[in-house]
Amino acid sequence: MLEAARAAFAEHGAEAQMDDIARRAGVGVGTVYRHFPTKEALADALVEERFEHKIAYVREVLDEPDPWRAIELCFEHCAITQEQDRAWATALATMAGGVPAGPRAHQIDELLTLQEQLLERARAAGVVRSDLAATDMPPLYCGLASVVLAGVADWRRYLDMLLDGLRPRG
Amino acid sequence: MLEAARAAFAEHGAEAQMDDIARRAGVGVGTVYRHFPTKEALADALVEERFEHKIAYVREVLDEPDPWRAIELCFEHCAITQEQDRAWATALATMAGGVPAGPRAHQIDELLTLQEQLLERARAAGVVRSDLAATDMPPLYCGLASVVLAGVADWRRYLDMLLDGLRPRG
DNA sequence: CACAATACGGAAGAGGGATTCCGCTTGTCA
DNA sequence: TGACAAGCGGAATCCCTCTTCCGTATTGTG
Repeated sequence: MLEAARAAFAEHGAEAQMDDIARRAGVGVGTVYRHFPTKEALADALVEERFEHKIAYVREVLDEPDPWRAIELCFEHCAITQEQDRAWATALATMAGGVPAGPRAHQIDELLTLQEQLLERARAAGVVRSDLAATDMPPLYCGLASVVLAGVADWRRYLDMLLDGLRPRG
Repeated sequence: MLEAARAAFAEHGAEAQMDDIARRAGVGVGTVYRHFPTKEALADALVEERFEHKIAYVREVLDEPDPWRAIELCFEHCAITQEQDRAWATALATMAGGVPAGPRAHQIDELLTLQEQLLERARAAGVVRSDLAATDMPPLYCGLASVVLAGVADWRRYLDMLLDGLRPRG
């Protein structure tokens, strides 16, 4: 059933319909509601899952020896996952305002901490502008998310320019 | 009445409600429908208006002697107008995929042509990377739009990095 | 095997908002 | 002044999707 929900939300974002999810899962809507009190709770569980994966990925990327490459990988990975999941992309496109609601707050904090580590390495190596902070990241992910959502097939081109803007000044 | 619709769509984006628009205009919903067949048509008329303004603005900016400053102004102006109008921001955040629907297509073409002129000057002056094309612009506007929509108060910081990415390589 | 207890399906209910429709008002002309 | 037309307001209607609820099916137990 989670599988069905993932597929539906990935395809339609928040517009995914409970009936559709139930159908895909081969169960009745009532059954869906026995596991999740509301549609929002279901969607939220999936976003939480995505965040967890993202956190795990960033942790992994900390092992990448090249600090610049690590940052590149983070953004690329993000775009790829966004491309596969509209709900996830929407979540990222939306929550850049710095108002981390309830349960997501903890994950966002964790993500920011990890990003800070990534940036610290990069700043030390002089491969990014020295004033780049972890708090600069959410808007960047947000912009990328909406580009992907808008269906720009060549988002790598966009990402390329975006990343260029993170390089040291001069 | 257009005034009321502008205010409602600016504040709530596409979620603006017809009843609310009518109330703001001090008329009944029926009256709104006598001027516009559907809510969508009304929203569309306002977006068209915004595009018209944008086109006029870019024309104006072509007179700016500093080619780089001209580009900066374009983006800034865009962010400011997006900040004041959610529906407009959403429209821009959405239509970067290069599928310019019906009537908007003409305006988008015009905008792209103007952007190309802006870029031509800038490339000639060597103030932007030489491979920068007009078609690179929509995604940039799209990203900016979603950052503004997400409520990032300090979008200038984001814009600053974005613009940095347009500078010549090296 | 009979009886609970639990899980299920999906039709009905509820809520919200766009759109329609009709009686009323205002303005015009003979 | 009276008949008619055009414009209006806003209650009623329609539609869509989430959520609830209940009769039925399944599983577990003595």
